[in-house]
Parts: sequence; structure tokens; C-alpha cells
Amino acid sequence: MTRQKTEIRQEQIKQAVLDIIFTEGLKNLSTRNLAKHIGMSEGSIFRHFETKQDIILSIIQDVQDEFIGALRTIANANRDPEVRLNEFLCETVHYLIANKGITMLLFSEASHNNDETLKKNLQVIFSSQKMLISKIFIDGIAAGKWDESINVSNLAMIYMGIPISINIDLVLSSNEFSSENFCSNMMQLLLKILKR
Amino acid sequence: MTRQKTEIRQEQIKQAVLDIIFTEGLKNLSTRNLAKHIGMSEGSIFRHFETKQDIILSIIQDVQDEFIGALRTIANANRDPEVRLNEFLCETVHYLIANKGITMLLFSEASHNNDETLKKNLQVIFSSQKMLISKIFIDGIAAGKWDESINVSNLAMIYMGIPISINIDLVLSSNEFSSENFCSNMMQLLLKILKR
DNA sequence: AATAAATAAGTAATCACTCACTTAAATTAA
DNA sequence: TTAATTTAAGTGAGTGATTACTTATTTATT
Repeated sequence: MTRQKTEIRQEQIKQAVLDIIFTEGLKNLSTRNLAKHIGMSEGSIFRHFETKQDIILSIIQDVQDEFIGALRTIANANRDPEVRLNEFLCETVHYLIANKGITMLLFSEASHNNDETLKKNLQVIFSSQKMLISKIFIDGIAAGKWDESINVSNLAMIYMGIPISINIDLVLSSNEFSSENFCSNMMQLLLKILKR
Repeated sequence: MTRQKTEIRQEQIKQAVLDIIFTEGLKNLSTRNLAKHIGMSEGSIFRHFETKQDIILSIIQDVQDEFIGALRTIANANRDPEVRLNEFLCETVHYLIANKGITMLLFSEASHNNDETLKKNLQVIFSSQKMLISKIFIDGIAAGKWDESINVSNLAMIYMGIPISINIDLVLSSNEFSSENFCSNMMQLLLKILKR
């Protein structure tokens, strides 16, 4: 195989991991199969990542940087809470659909290994989302737009169910998920809860 | 080990599977570890189940018989939809907490193996719940109690997010989940969506 | 020449599962 | 009731396949 910089190979390896998980399942994510998938030797993989676990952790780090980073920007923007809520939800839906392998990876790894480092990382991803969406709710309530009797923590939990339900759908049914009206439909229901 | 009927051993094996999955993760669910956990020889396991996969499938069958069965009884009862909704939600919460290993099993197996039989079974479990909760919504709307402009399918999806969120919480944080007020808190939010 | 990347051929460990055999319990026959 | 026979449950040492990972060596780039 032609020589490439380790950074390029790392990206290739991570992408191949996601591909395999989504198409063949985590069970088939062996270093042998991974190497075959990329077209490189098995030994090369360990030149670019020390362990297989490190590949997973690197992907989880990407999710935190890219996805959670984007959500943070949306949540902290100085704009109408309803607009932010809508963008937050849509960004989530689009990311999950565009990166189908990632959610399966997160689900699987949490339950497959009982690794504490991994679980901690996943908990950060979930609690970050909860925290950020709560901030939007609180801002809207503080601005007098939304019902102040709403329990923000409970509503955040309901909200978190939405992306997770999408994931289950993506995992179990291989058919296309229609994201077109999904965002606005969910927004309608959320806004009804938030209405004073 | 003292001799026991295969039915008794099958139950022991299934319970040990759930224990291991919850405490040690799916990765440690080897037939060797399973045998050690029960205190029997590895060979004995295969006296009572033909394959390891058969153990998993038997557990999934139990979920369909016990859990979905109970939900069906609640959903189809001839009672006030609000009462049924409340019972449906509480039954779900209690079952998930009482059988922590099961949800991790369902999550894991769907994404770990990419087995079609398994996925089909899980899809039945999820879609059954959706169908039954939808029936309760529809009954309440038909009775004129709830908002007829509500999109039942979308609300069912939001509802399904609740038990799944509980699972994520159970998997990621080992601390106790407080089910006490959870039911009534979630009911409040759902009823606000349903209100005319 | 020096360095980084790729490889083939290993490694020990673990996997689900099998096998030949033992033994306890249930069934039948005397 | 007792003795003979059948059946079901349990065992421990194996099976080949696969796992993540290593190492010695070769190859390409600067």
C-alpha cells in the first residue's frame, strides 16, 4: 500500500470503524476485518493507534469536539430561545442521520465493555446535551416566553428521548429516516409543553 | 453439582446472563464465565441450550410474553385513558428498573450482532409498545378528552423516548434511579401535550 | 543515510462448542 | 420390593477458529 501520513491513516481507520459498525455490526469490528476494509495490513493499524480501544476513544473525542461543540454554539447564541431550540433539535437530527455508525458505537460500547473511562466519556456527551438544552429552556422561561412552572430537568429528559428514539429507529430499521417534517413536528409538541 | 431439571437450569442460566450483562458487560458474557457464575461446568450449559444465541432469544421471548403482555392488558382495558396512560407508564418504568440487564441486552445485541432474527424480535418489542400507547392516545382523543389535532405517531415517539432515556441513565450511571416521582412528573408533561 | 510507513508471520489468550464418559434419577420388570 | 434398564444431567479435557497485539524485516520518502 502507498505510504500516507499517520494523520490521514487515522482518519481512514476511524471512518472504516464507523462503516463496519453500521453495516456489519460491532461483532465484526475485528482488527483483521478493519485492515481488510481499508486495504492495509493488520499491523499497520497499530502503527497509527496504540490499541483498538484508542480508536474508539478518538471517535468519541471527535463527537465531543464537533457535535457537542456545534450544539454549544447554538445554545449559547444571543438569540430568541425558540429559534435556538429549533436549531438545536435540527442540528441533532441531521448529525445523527449523517453519522449513523456513531450512535450505534456509543450504544454498543457503553453496554458491551463495562469500561469506566468509556462510560465517563459517554456520560459527558449525554449530560452536555441535557445541560445545553436546559439552558435554552431556562432562557426562554426567564424571558417570560415559556411556562415558569415547567420542571426543566424533566423536560430535558423528554427532549433527550427524541434523538435516542431516532437512533433506535436507525439501528433497527434499515430504511430511510424522513428528517424533513420530523424537526417541525417535534418542535410543535415541545412548544405545546412550554406554552404558558 | 446436584442434578436439576432442565427447566430450572434454563431459568438459572438466563438470570445469570442478565446479571453478567449488567455487572460485567456483554463482553464478559462468555460461556466459560457464565458457567463459573452459576457454578456448573461449561459443557452443562449446552445441555440446556443448543447455542449461546438461543439463550438470548429465549430471554427476548420472555420480554415479549411478560412485559409486552402486561402492557397489552393495560392498554386494552375498558377504563379511563388517563388512568391507562398512567399505569402503562408506571409499569414500564418499574419493569425496566426491576430488569436492568434486559435493556442493556436489547441495546447491545441489536448493534453488536447485526443478526436479522434478533433485530426483527427487537423491532416487534419496540413497535408493540408504540402501537399500544397509540391506542390509549386514540381512545382518549375519540372520547373527546384530549386534543384531536395531536399527531399520535409523533407523540408515541416522544413517549418511547422516556423509557429509553431511563435505560441510558441506568446503563451510564450506576447510581439508583428514583422512580418515586418520575411517573407522575412525566405524566404531567404528557398530559400538557394532550390537553385540548 | 535516516526516518517513517507498511508488511507478513508470528504470539498467547480466549471464544463457542464438542466429546467421551460418569452418575443420579426415573422407569420398567421380576 | 428389589433389581435391571433407560434416560437425563453433569463433567473436564479437548477442538479449531478467532482475537488483539507484536516483532523482524522490507520498502518508500526526505
